Amino acid sequence: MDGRKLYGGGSNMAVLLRKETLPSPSELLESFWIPDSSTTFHGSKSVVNFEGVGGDDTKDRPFFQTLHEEENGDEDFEGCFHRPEKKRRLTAGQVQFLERNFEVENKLEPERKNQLAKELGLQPRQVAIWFQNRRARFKTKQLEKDYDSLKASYDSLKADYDCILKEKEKLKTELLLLTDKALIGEKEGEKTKALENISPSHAESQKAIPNRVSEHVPPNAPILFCKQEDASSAKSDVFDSDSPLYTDGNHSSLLEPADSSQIFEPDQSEFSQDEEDNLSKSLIPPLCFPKLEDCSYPDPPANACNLGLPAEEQPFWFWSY
DNA sequence: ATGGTCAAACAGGCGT
DNA sequence: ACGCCTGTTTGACCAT
Repeated sequence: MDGRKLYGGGSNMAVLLRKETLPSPSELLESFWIPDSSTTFHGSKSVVNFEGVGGDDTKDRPFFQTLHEEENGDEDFEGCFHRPEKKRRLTAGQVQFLERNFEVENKLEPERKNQLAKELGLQPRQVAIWFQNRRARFKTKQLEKDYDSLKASYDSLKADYDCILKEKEKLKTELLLLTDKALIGEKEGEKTKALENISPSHAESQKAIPNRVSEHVPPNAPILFCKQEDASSAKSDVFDSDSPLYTDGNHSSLLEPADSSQIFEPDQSEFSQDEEDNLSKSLIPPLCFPKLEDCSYPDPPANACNLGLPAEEQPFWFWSY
């Protein structure tokens, strides 16, 4: 089944000629359409038609044509031969008339539909379909507008976000510099102190203690600090408990280096992932992990600051809820 | 001639 | 039953 109806019931539309080349809608409507609801395009019959004739004779023909004998001929012809009527565009005048009505009210009560159809010389169904399509087009445009405005606000937010990220990076670098300075100063102080107070043999062994945590550090060593080897990495941001920069008052300084807030800070991943991802990440409330200090470590391992694994190798469950 | 775009018309699903 | 919405088909029109 073709499923297509011969629209227009044959009569009015059949009179419309093939091509439509019309003056601009404004010209047309200024001349022919008076936005007074009482005004109709009535000719000798109450149903009028727009002559959608194209070609070069456009200027000469009348805009409206009353329906007289023309009504019948084509209908009979089509009735006999079942020739599907060619689809015709509405004339500019018809469209403008419909547009104005659409502006007034974009829905169509049956009475109004019939009235419009009558005034335009169209089938009520055509009017209904036009309104349907018009609503769909309107909606599409509205969606486009909404998209544009949303995109604009997204872009602006993202610009802010990027700005903040840069600022954060800057501050982080500053912090690392200061931390290094503080550590170096502290180390120097300890060295001189030790040299003054202990025997030479002791001093020798002191020298052998490396800067960073090693397996040789006794389990109950009072000082545990992990010096970052790579200043660009924040994953082992753990400070000496004596460091003035170690300000986390909520956590025990001893063996707290595995502090989840350090390990899970999305810093390092932030810059390797998609930006959209970052933005959404930043909107997600921070994860809450159980404090590691709740786990009992009677004799904390010397490498506790990374739980025995480099952060890259921390088990994945660590990141999950 | 061809491909793209727009609008008229249709089909099916859904809410009232 | 009716109208609306959404997606699709189809034809007119235009640019190349």
